[in-house]
Amino acid sequence: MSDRRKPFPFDDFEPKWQAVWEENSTFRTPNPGDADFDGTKPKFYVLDMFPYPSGNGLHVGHPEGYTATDIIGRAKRRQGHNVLHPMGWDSFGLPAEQYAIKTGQHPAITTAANIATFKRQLKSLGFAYDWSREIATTDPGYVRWTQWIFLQLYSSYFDEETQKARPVAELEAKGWTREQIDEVRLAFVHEAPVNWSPDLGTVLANEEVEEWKSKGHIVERRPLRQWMLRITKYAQRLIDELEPLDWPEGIKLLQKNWIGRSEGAEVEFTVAAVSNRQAKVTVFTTRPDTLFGATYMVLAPEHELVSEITTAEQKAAVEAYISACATKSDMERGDLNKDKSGVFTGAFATNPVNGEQIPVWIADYVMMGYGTGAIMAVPAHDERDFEFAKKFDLPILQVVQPTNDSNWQGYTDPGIAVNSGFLDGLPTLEAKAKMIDWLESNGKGKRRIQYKLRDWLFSRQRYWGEPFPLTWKDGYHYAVPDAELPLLAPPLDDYKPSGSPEPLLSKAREWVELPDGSIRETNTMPQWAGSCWYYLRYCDPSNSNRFISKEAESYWSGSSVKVSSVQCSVEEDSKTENLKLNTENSPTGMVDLYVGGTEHAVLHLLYARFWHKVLHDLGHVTTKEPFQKLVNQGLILGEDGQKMSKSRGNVVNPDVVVKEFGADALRLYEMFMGPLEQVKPWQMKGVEGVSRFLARVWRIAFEQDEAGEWKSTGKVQDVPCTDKELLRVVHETIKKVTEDIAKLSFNTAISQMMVCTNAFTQAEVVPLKEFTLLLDVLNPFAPHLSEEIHARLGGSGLLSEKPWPNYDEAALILDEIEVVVQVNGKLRDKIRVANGAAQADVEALALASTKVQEHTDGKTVRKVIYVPGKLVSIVAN
RNA sequence: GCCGGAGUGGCGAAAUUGGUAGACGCGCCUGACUUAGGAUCAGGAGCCGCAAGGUGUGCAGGUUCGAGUCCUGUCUCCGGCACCA
Repeated sequence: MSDRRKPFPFDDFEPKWQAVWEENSTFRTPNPGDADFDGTKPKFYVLDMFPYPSGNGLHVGHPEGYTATDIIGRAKRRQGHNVLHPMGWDSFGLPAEQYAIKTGQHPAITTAANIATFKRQLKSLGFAYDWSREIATTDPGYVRWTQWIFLQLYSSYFDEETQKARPVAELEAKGWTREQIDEVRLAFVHEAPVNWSPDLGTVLANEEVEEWKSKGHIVERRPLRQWMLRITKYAQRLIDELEPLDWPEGIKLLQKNWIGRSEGAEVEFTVAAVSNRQAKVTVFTTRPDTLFGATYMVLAPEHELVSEITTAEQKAAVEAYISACATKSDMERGDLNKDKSGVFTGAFATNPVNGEQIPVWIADYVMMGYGTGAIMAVPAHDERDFEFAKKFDLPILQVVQPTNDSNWQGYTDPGIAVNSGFLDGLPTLEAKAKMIDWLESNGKGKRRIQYKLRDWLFSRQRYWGEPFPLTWKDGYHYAVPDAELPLLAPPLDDYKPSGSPEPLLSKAREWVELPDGSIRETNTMPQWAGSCWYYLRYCDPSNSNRFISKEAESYWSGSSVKVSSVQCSVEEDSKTENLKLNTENSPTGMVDLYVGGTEHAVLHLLYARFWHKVLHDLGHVTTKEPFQKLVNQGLILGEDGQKMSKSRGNVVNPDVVVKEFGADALRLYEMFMGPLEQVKPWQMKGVEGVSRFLARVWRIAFEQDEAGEWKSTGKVQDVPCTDKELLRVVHETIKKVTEDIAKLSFNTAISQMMVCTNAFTQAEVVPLKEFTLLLDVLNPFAPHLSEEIHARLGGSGLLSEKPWPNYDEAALILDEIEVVVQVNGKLRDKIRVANGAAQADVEALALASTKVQEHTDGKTVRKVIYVPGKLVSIVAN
């Protein structure tokens, strides 16, 4: 392939146009306050999930989403929008640090080199990013504000009444003590069993454990003091405020399930403790209606009351069981799904509703992290309790009558209460309500909503992350003053983890120990911190006074536009009220379109929403949600239909594709493969196909002479288009491409441009005006090629800056149309009629068709259905 | 197990409110130009059949003049969650 002739000289003009765009700052987006800012234009904020700049460089999955957003951004810009389409780097992260451990080289050096590679590769694809807004989460100017936002969380609490974050200063003013305030901060210290990885030298969030385990790292449970973020306070809002967002329903559901809301009740049981005291054990249940059927109780092995209630006879067995569980991770506990294990504590609890004495067991199928870490077991109507009861021969008592003929044993669906005293005869839903009322009025329990979502474990013991801007003195923590931010980590001689949970930064004694005797917090933030708010920083990337200016925030949120549109439409007072309410509750995502992979469906997208809501509550941002519309691009598989991976050897390097076929061909192929959201395999032959298409467009205008120079074909001429059919195809193409871009249906837009190109190829003469219209709509897809042809044909200015064309409605109308004729539902003939022909004429023509008559012969025509311009359906028998 | 998504040619895929199934591209076949063709251009093709014709959107039913599209049941594949009480 060394000297293979290029089908068109992309290797020559692609770098050329990239340089032209860069020199002219073609894609620079002015901000409010800039001299060239035009506030009358609507804003459009289109965002890519920024990459982690790994040492491997770009893979073909990256340009899939990036090309999609680039096409939309380029089209929107030409349609008169101020388009914000930025790019940056999620540049903290473990690989750079792992490399530092091996080589002793500071991670910043590796990171900078990787960013340079990514940037070169992205630029080679001609993306219309505003590179003046480039950010990296590792930049000191960025870290500063990540730390500032953390301090906002640290100095806030969640006000239950308004369901909003408020500054803790308000509590101080009310006379709260330091200890009380530390209990409610959104960022707080907590000692809890965490996922500790000795070989990574850090703890991990629950959500991250799987990922690192699959990479062969060890993760174990151990109790440690850690910084947590109180995301659970936002559980309900994170569910409710998801509703109006324009996200795929599947992703919304994934988040809802992750948050995992359940309605139920807590019920208090009394347990006789060894010391003859009465211990209270609270359980959470979603089925308070089955309380009469609770035949035993189970505590999590880690439950605080276990040692207190265990009898002397059972002590040894209980302790053995607990220590066996401690060595098991959550995962292993889950793996043993089917095989239940547990030990009797020797204690008995009193069922509050009927005074029955029920045995108290401990078992690892009850987890400490959810609900109260204790359950009432109703084996008749819960699968897990049922299995456990069978295994340990515990009583199974029916309290729900199935509504169908299923066996009541293990029946978990709603039914009718039986053997349940005052609940007897009530359907499950009503029985639940009645039982909760009874519990509340008797002081034995209360209504409760429980979420699966846990608070976010926010500290890491790594080096390559944002240090917490906090100091400690006399057992209290203090915020580092804003003026001292960013607080950067000092370089270390040695980045190796110690194997103990002591953070790496504690090695830097001089940095840790402050003159006044206080010491620095040595934990660092997880990689998520930087990606939680980067979309805000793009709006005002170099502001050194605020994380985002009020003006930039307001403009890029679309707030200014919304206010004026409301004012225009207000007429009556009552309406004003409604409109205000609607504005308050209206979809309020800041980013108009966010494109990225599904792997971030819960983590990044949940964390970013949480931070955004805190910033919103504190008055720093006007929108409630960060991302209005979300689209997940589908994974690109290798040519073998398998996930791309080095070990399989099926990875496609975009650099190779660009070298051989050009950036436009790569862009076009990625969009032509199929729907954006779909998982689809790579086919190099397909790249060749779209490359051929681009070459056909090129060859309409140019051909190669003997010397290999590209010369005009003379086919494109500045003459009026006399071919009505050709004109129709061109305008159809403008219409379809415009609509398809808006629908993100890029593959069909491309196929229409292929149809149009084929029509031009077959034409004797190609009118310049119409050919330029094709280039116009091809431009966002293949910006280099379209720009080059446009320039060579004498077009003025940059095509990338030209207003988007409109199609001519009149050109779409056909003189004659084809109408399909069906007899008894089967296609029998096609007839050509004048466009707009009267129904009676078309029907008569259809009935007169010989092919139709062959099938109606000897039958009576019962009915004739006419779909204007489409078909005639004849019913005959 | 639970929750999502998807099943259409040899392959990637198209198909307004139900209205010509397979657009567009890959691969394949034929022809033209050519020393050559892995370039380009013109044409062909779902499947069965020489043809007329029949048949066809995972499978089985249903509604309808008409179903890839709507309804009922069922199978398979992919993704996520997974003892959440």
